[in-house]
Amino acid sequence: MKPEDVLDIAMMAYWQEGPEVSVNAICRRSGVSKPSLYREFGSEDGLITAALDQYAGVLQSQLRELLSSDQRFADKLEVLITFASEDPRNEHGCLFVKMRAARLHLGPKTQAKVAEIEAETLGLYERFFRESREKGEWSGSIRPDFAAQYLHAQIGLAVSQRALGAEPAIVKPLLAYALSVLEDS
Amino acid sequence: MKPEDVLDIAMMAYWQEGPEVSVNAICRRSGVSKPSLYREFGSEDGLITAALDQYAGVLQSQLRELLSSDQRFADKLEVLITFASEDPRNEHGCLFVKMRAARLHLGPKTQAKVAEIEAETLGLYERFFRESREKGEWSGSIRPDFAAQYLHAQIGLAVSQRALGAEPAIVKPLLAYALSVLEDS
DNA sequence: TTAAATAAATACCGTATAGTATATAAATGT
DNA sequence: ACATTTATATACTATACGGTATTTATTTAA
Repeated sequence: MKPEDVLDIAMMAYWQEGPEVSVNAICRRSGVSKPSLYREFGSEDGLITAALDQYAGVLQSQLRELLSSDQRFADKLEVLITFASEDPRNEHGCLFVKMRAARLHLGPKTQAKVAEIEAETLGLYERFFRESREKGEWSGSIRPDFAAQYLHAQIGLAVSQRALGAEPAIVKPLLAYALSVLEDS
Repeated sequence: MKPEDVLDIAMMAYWQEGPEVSVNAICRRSGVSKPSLYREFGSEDGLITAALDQYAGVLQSQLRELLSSDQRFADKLEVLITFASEDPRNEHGCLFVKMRAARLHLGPKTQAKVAEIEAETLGLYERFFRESREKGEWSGSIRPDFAAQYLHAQIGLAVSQRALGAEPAIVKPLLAYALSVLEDS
């Protein structure tokens, strides 16, 4: 197995089973020796950080693409709702949300990466609300930064519920109900 | 140190630091020997279950008391919002929420206890909404069981945010905003 | 006061962890 | 073809885990 596959295997393992998956297990599954892994990532903290970075990179680019598309405000919200509650890739939750929840037990690099991703994501959401208001597509009376925090929290809640085994048919109406306050106000 | 203190020490440790606190650490802190602890609780699973049961017992009785009081619907909601977002006891989150999030890594007794607490709590909330509607204090158009799930999820979200270090001044308006859909509809 | 029963504490088991030093194989330069 | 360097893999630390067998101390009974 190739060294470039190690990151993918580690990411999937952390994603589906949480960050308590051991380095030994990742070496075993990827067929890469422990010294090779440590030569490439330096430490468990480095490996987890790299896995989280790769995960967030894909997700953030998709989010950026959606939010900057020419769809209308309500349609973008609908896409987000469907993604969080129905996308099969979120069947076992979100790697970022899991890392954030366990961050006190993780290394300093991982903690810094979590904070970085959090700030970037909130920035994307805030700009989304600001621009939607300027375009007249969103008439909400709350501040864009508050709306961003709210949206971020509710999406995180939805993927957490899926990680706990809740069905999309349960999660989706709950998330839609929570986000309904954003539209009519 | 007395054996009856072990449960309290274990409960506080799990509450503040999560269920990955080791049996060894709890023995060390409580001054109780490992064989004594195993004679009383049988296993780590038994100890965690007992700690969770004690925690939930206190919380559920308080919740029952509040929901069956003679306060009005909106006032009860306000008490719940303040409790989840401002009570110093929730400064490091909620033991039940932490156990539920980590339940895949916990023993069978603990998993069963988590499911039991979840069902009981949802039942309390559902009755709260049903009776409030009958009394004419709640005019929401959604079903009581859906409202119960929503309220339960939002309160869990709020205490999770506090466990992540969010300030009450941030958590409270977010929770109030989320629960505002319950009132005016 | 001595003997039997009961409790608790020390010391241990097998296993797994993160991380590394040493030995082995492969590839490169000459 | 041989010598030197580079990368890999095996084998090993030291530590901590959940759980228990054996020994020690304490209490009860006679």
